[in-house]
Amino acid sequence: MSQHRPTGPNGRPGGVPALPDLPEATVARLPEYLRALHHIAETGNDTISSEGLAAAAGVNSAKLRKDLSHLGSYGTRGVGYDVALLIDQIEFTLGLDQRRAVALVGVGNLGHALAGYAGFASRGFRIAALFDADQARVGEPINGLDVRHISELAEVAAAESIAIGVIATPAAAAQDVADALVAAGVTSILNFAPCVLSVPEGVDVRKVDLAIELQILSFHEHRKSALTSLPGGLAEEAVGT
Amino acid sequence: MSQHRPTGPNGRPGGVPALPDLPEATVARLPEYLRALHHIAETGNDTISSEGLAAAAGVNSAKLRKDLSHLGSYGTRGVGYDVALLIDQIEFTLGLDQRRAVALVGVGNLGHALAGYAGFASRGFRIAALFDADQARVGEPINGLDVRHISELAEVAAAESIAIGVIATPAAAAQDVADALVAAGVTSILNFAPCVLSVPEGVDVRKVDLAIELQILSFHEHRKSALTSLPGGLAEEAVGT
DNA sequence: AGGCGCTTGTGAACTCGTGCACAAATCGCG
DNA sequence: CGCGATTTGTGCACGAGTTCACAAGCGCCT
Ligand SMILES: NC(=O)c1ccc[n+]([C@@H]2O[C@H](COP(=O)([O-])OP(=O)(O)OC[C@H]3O[C@@H](n4cnc5c(N)ncnc54)[C@H](O)[C@@H]3O)[C@@H](O)[C@H]2O)c1
Ligand SMILES: NC(=O)c1ccc[n+]([C@@H]2O[C@H](COP(=O)([O-])OP(=O)(O)OC[C@H]3O[C@@H](n4cnc5c(N)ncnc54)[C@H](O)[C@@H]3O)[C@@H](O)[C@H]2O)c1
Repeated sequence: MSQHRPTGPNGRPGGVPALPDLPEATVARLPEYLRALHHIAETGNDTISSEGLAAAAGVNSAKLRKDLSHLGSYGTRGVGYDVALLIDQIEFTLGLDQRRAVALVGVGNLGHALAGYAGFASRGFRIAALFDADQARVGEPINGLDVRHISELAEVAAAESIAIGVIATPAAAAQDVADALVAAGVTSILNFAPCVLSVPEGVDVRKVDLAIELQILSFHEHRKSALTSLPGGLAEEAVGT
Repeated sequence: MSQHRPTGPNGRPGGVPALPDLPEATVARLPEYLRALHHIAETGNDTISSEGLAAAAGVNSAKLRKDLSHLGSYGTRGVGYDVALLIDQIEFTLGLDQRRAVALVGVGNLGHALAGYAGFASRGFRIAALFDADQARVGEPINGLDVRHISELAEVAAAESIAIGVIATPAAAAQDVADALVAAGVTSILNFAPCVLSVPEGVDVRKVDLAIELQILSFHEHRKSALTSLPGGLAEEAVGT
């Protein structure tokens, strides 16, 4: 699946991987398209129109077409997109043609839930190791993996070619953990701790902060309840993410 | 700017809630500023410059000043911002002056972690009720709250004035749960299930999808590893969130 | 073979967000 | 009391992202 472009009318030339330099906003939506496409594939459809896929992914169809056009021309006018082909293309673009190994650091409340999460495996990732600083947790088996001590991180990361790390420790420990991850060769970090991480250039960080999401919702609640006292009962749908 | 309230130097004008119609991007950053400010307040500082706060929140100082200017003029030139005052202003803007009640639906793997999460309470929210469809879970006490059956949702939501709902059920159940939440008067939903929700106008939905975050990181990994084969070893810091 | 309806791919206008750069404001000090 | 050091607030230009609208392309039906 990774590599089926024989230099067709739009296929990329010879051995060049062709990095189309996608807009960041497009990259952020590709996973949504991918999820929708898998869902559509399961229902037996083998082609889908931009309108249909856009609806399934919850976006505007023009935006979807423009996004997909950045990957190349994989649709057929008058027909739509070939579902299987498009899945392959998006997976290739996202680098999901190889199953990526992930290290999870901090096996507490949240870490346990993440470690047991099936959606990891089904969407292209493999939890390759669990780490914690608490000796009481080291050795505990979770979902077929034993928790290891954080001091083993560098060794294990190298052995398992881990390039992605997930931080689920308290905020106070997060920067230290990030430093350790970077030192171990990790170049992408997903941070659940509510704090800002500083990392060297070349390392990507994304964060997930539950409280921020709730506070954004709170803002809109605040706004809505203020609006109800005014005449024009305006309202908007789905807040941007 | 939109609305320079004439009353007091900082106090809000009499009665009028003053909705300055903040840019969505600004709203999304206010919680980060708030977190940084609380952190700064704990260290004993009572004023902070835009430069300092920007660094603590991980943003550009010009952006921070522009964001804050939308709330009104709460800084002092030559000095900086009064930390306590700014905290109050941001909390007011986000509607955190009242502690908002949240319903959590789906007390499984992830739901348990969320229910036990202290960051909820410390950042302006109160988990008012836990719901599940599984009778085996109903009655289970978690963190001082008993899990209730989903059929009680409407009743409890009304009694506790719940306007925000969190969905932590499997994706297959998420739309049904969303419908039930909306029917119970909830107007803001935070969705952890990997699926698109359709809700009536006036209801806000935000989603958190772990796999999407990882896939975005994967894309950048893919890109980075492709770049290493080329001469110009470009790299970028912190991927946008 | 040719025309017709459908759908993609994209140019162009527009909106939104960012960041520079600087004037205006404030404080502290001599 | 005025001056210089400092920091805010913002006008402006630029870039990113979104949406419209439509020509180009494709398959099907006659
Ligand atoms: N629980 C949630 O639902 C939730 C939701 C959103 C965000 N978070 C955030 O996720 C993080 C974890 O939350 P939690 O509820 O799981 O906390 P927790 O205290 O239950 O777990 C933290 C774990 O990290 C380990 N740890 C501490 N320091 C470490 C270090 N230096 N190296 C390795 N491991 C270390 C601890 O031993 C513990 O097992 C926190 O930052 C929290 O704010 C949690
Ligand atoms: N576990 C994770 O770390 C994680 C991470 C990201 C996303 N998610 C997503 O969060 C959701 C929950 O994950 P989980 O691991 O906790 O799953 P889970 O199966 O452990 O828990 C789901 C819970 O929802 C309950 N439920 C099912 N249908 C319901 C209904 N109609 N009304 C009320 N409750 C209902 C079930 O009884 C169960 O207790 C899933 O959509 C998953 O994809 C989980």
